Amino acid sequence: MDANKKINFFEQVHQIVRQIPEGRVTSYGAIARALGTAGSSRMVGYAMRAAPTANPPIPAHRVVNRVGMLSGKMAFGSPTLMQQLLENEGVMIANDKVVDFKKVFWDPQLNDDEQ
DNA sequence: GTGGTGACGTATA
DNA sequence: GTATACGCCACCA
Repeated sequence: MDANKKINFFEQVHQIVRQIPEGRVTSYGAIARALGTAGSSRMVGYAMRAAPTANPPIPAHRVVNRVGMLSGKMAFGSPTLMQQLLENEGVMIANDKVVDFKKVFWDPQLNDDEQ
């Protein structure tokens, strides 16, 4: 069924986000590239918006934009919830941005062993 | 079926 | 280096 393929897209994004290790974050573009939909980073963000509706819910707070800014913090119900969750995992946040984003960045295209 | 919107990213001026 | 424009394509009205 063609309709299944659309659902697969969301599932793919959810699967990758679920693979993000604790204390690590990734960017929408990186996920988009891992899915082969490079350039359509917006669709990744759209899929993340459905994160709380997914089952089981996915750690969408580990996904930030290219500059490490918590662009989707508003989607958590509280503009500080995303920051709190990240800080709880050891990720420091400053001015709604990830500190040492380069260090905590996790590439979905790499294997966990590589990390 | 059509139009508008959007948790972004890249290109160009 | 900063500012603005455009594209990407799935979802909602």
